[in-house]
Amino acid sequence: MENKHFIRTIIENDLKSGKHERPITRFPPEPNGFLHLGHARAIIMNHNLAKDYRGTFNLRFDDTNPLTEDALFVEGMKEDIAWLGCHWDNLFFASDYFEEMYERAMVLVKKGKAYVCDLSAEDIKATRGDLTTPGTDSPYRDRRVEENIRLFEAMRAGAFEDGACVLRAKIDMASPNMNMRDPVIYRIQHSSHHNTKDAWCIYPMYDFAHPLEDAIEGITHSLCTLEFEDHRPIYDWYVEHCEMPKVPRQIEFGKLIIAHQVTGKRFIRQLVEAGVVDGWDDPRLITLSGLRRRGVPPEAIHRFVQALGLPKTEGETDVEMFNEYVRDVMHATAPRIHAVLDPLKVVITNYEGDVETVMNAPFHKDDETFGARPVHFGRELYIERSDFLPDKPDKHWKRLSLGLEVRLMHAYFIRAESFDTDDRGQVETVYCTYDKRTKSGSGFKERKPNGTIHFLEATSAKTATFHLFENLVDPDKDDSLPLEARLNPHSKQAFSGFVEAGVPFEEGDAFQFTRNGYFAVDRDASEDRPVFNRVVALKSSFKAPGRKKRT
RNA sequence: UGGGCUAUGGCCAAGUGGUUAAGGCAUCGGACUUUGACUCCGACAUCGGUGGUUCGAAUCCACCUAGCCCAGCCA
Repeated sequence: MENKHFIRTIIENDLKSGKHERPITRFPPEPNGFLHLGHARAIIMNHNLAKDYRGTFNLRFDDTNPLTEDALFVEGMKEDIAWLGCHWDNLFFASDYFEEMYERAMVLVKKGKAYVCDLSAEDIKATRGDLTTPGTDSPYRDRRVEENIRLFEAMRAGAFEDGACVLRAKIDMASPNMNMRDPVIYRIQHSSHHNTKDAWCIYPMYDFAHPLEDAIEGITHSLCTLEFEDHRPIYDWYVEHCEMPKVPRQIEFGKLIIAHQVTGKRFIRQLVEAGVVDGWDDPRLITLSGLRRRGVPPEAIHRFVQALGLPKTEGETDVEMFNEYVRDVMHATAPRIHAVLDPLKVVITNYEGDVETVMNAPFHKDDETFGARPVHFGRELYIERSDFLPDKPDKHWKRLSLGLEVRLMHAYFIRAESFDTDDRGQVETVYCTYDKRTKSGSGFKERKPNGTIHFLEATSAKTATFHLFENLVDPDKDDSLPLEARLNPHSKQAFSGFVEAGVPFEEGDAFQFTRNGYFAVDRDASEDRPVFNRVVALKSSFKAPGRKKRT
């Protein structure tokens, strides 16, 4: 169950005191990029808070800057949020409120709380002061109200060039909070907006627009991240002085940061352009679309986010914690089948006759509703190359070696007798004998095998491609190095191997390939050659021979 | 050096004056095992520091230290 975080407490108190009957929350992304796992916290929390207290959850695109926004991003974000299962009660755009925002700004102008300032951007910066020294008043600060009205109307009407002037709030140039030093309300920007096209040439700034958007929608609890904490005074100032009938409350929480992951837009764009990743939905990225393509179940994201709660601290969470929730969900939902990623041929020298069906093996040992599928056995098999070593390296080795017997899962015990190598000395074929009496399900107990490995009968196996992923960024490299110097060259590995035939593979279908991990069918798969992405590996306490560390 | 915020084990995170200081991840033992998986047992912190208030403090006060955010006509 989710931690009862401080925001729940606030909402419950507001409900109890009668301040609000129902909470109204919103997720307000700017449509200028992609959503990633970090955003999932905000999406899910806003969504669940509304749902749990029978309130309303709005999806609102905060599209107040036509220079960086695009309708394409709107569609992408809607798709990602819907995939997460966070269904919004209302879909809004900040740009739908442009007229009301303008009128509210005019209220400020008429009250003498805002003025048109002709200072250049550089001069505004120069007169703002800095962290320790107060700013100085603009020479335009005391313009008459009538003149401000006329000028602001002219701004809207397109009388001025970009940057010629701005509308500013008249607050306090000496405030220790930089946000209160006569912040800009409207800037002139002659450019086409994805939604309002050319209707406007002035656009409101975030600090002014956001509280009004919240107030207009009647948002009760406006959640945002910590860096907006010192914007709260300006948020409240605009709600009050613009005379908004409804008063939303801004509450800040900590961002969800996953250690050693790439989320920066510019950097991802570079990686895409350089061909390092396949796109914003590359399975190595923790963008929501990347996670979806990799095959991560949305349920895992929900559980992860809820386990973390909504703290006011900002830490870096280890991806392993996320991976554990992915395994958790897939453990329960993924059918088990066999796949050999890196095949090594095995010949059963004492096997005579045709391929046989050994048994019907369950798709899920703990849940018979998954059903079963036939397992084939024959003279030629494939096992995982890493499951054979000529000489048993140490007492922990639970796989195949010369003279040792292992169980082939759902089939027989086999004993390795000899092997061939190719001209490079690499093992080519392992010759084994099998013992008919050890058939799976027979209850044979006379000998204990040296472990259990998975396999595929050669003639019935289906060829397939497997993608294995590691962190895009090498976590062991010094964090002070630039990201490009920390890229992991092995972040994606492709294997050509085999998978059980007879199971249909459709895009997105997820499986556990026994002993190899959880995999999902990639969209690039074709009828005769499926492509699988490894969603997450199985946990393993296997210690590679000669090593102390687990791998 | 101005303002805002944060500080609980390797990583997250509960805890709001009296608890053996939850839980998850990771790690280390061990049991079980037709997945070295799962499951199951067990190990693993005195709460940034110092001083105070109190019968009693991670929880209250003071001071200190460390980290994060703020000087876009971005959001």
